[in-house]
Amino acid sequence: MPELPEAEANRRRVTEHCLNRTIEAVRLGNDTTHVELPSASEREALVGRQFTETARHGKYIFAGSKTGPWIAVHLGMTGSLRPYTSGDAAPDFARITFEFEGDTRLAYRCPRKLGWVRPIDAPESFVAETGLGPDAMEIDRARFRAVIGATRGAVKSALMAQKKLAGLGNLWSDETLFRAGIAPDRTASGLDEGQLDSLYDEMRHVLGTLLDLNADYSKLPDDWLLRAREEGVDCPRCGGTITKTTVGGRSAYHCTEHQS
DNA sequence: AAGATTGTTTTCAT
DNA sequence: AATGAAAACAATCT
Repeated sequence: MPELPEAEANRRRVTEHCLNRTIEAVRLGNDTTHVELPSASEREALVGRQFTETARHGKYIFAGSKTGPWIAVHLGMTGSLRPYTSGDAAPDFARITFEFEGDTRLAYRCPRKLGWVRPIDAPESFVAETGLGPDAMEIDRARFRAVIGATRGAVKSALMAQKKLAGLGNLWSDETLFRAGIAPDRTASGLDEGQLDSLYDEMRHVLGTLLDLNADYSKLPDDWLLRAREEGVDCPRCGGTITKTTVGGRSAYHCTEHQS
């Protein structure tokens, strides 16, 4: 699930339940294979401290404080951050769990183990070192035009390149192109200014809608591509047909009628 | 039961 | 040199 809106929904949960509470323990799950986790000393450094703020850049989530250590979380394909209370059953697939004063706990779940948790100095330096592009909801129109318009490859690949633009993945890049009427395999540098502007506007609409819904897919309108993400299905917006192709090594869905 | 799956990183090629 | 495409990674679901 996790692209920008889903990451933001996870961040909001942490903000709501886990801030300004003293961390009493940091526990590792049984299976931590291929998941980077803080070392024992790094976990110990968190005990007795509090998270006082959270942040997010693209798909990356951060929790920390002005003076203390920060943690960065990437959800991979199937990860989630789940606050719960000690009376509840512990979530399955928990790789690391933070226990706060009172009965609040926070589990980092990752069934398919493609995500990670890592201690970092600060969000800003992490973003810089990783080379992430501007957050998709923060980038301004001129910068978006310049970044995407300069890419020689497929426009879908450009939208998903985190070092150009941070936050879009497979689902919402397809949805953005669907609304903008542009085929996913179009060369990005071949788009005119009107098309780049349309992409920018539709990206903001797609992400903004999902942020408003807290990434609850069940509340999305019926005319979204997500509802018709299947080869051969009728296009929910025009009478055309949805087709599945591969762009940049990933499955891409688009309408052959109104996207070109 | 083979094949696809929202993620990134590394490697290879142009 | 840099950019872009392809493969690898894990486990679950259809």
